[in-house]
Amino acid sequence: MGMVAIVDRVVYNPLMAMDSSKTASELPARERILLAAHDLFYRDGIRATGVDKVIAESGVTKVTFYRHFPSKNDLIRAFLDYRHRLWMEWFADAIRRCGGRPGSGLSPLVQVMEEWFRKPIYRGCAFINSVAEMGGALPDVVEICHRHKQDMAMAIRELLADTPQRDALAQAAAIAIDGAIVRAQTEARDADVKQSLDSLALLLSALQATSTPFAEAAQH
Amino acid sequence: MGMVAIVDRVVYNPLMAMDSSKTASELPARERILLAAHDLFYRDGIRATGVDKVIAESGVTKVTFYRHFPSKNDLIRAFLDYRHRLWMEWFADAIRRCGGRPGSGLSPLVQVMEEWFRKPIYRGCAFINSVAEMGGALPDVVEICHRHKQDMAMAIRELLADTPQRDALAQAAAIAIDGAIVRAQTEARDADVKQSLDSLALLLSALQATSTPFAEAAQH
DNA sequence: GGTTATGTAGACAGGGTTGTCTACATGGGC
DNA sequence: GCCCATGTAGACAACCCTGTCTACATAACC
Repeated sequence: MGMVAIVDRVVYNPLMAMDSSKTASELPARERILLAAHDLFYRDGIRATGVDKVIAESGVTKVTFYRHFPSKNDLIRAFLDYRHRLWMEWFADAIRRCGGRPGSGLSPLVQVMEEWFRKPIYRGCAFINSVAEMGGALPDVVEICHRHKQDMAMAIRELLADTPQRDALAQAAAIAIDGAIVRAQTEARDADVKQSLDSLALLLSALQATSTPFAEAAQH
Repeated sequence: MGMVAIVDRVVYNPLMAMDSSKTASELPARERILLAAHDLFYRDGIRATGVDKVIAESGVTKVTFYRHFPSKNDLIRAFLDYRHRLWMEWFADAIRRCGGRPGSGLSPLVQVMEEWFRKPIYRGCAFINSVAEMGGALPDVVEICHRHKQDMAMAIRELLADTPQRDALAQAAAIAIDGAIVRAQTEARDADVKQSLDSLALLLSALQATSTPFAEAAQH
């Protein structure tokens, strides 16, 4: 009977184009909280977002919220786990869509990153941002971020041929990507974003050229 | 007559080894505030640090503080300007000490970064961190960070020969460095830090190899 | 000698934060 | 038939935050 002043919302991986769409209000409370927390934490930052705002946005009550997440820190950890699943899913899919295959090389990654950087709500890497905000106060965040970056490097590794430098190349490519991610965050959108992408393209092709200095020439 | 419970402190560029040493309490109030804000903002983050803490640490009173910085946002901007001067000064000096000269190439940068990463109070790049924390709420921060990164790229450019790709290489090197900076921040210190540095070395040498693919071979 | 910049001590307002508490409703599993 | 997990509504305590305020001290400069 009470007024429902909550903006309803279609549920999908906000990084993907669209998929399993359900209305937010028919999801179990825990999912709704996580969904709202994800949007707010990613957009405004973790410290800037009070639990009250998450509660209002998810349309649950305080008791319900605190039954699922006894403290805000628990919510932060759950948010990062959720984000990790979402992002890795999107990343693997985007790589495939951009022509990435086992052994296909690093070049598809530029297009993958471009897709992300141009999203309207791009605010950089949630994990890097969380470490910057909470690293000192909540060391778990640093460790979660570390694992996330390792998983990202593993996904990149798949694109590389099985040479002795495979792991080193994957790590280096991952670091180049992190650089482009933070750089794209300070660029005043769309026109400028091209610059980080050009630099990333240069770095990735240079990286690959060193690993196959003669193979390339031999192809002619 | 009142008790002075403030820990006194020697004043120097916290990024440099040591230099003009003055005792903090004999500096004018504005400097003391800026000094305290720098330490606290960099260590704990901007949002985590209240003005009360800055006031207590700098040993001034509230009125004095607010006469110099009418709002916390003013202090944040001043902190970033201060940090920029400090960091650029250290960077130029470290490059020189590591053998960087006009046209000497990018390789000294690895050692420069190692020096920074291994400092006991390393907490990543103050500008990247500030954007992550405040980018949404205080757009000035994004712009200040952008300028800082441009200045960093200009300093790197000095190391490169005057070829057509000079600017592109400097930008790409700057992005590789940013990647290493954020990566070093999530590594559990000292042992792990080596990994970001190895990746950075790989990226920078690959970058330079593409610009001089035949010159290297011709040296033999 | 008078004005102005700079300093000090600490109370206070107004708002936002996290987290607790009481009291009640509903529906599925044992 | 009963229990318990899950849900709802909203008051409340305790704390921290930014920013303002009164009232006074000191030293430089014109």
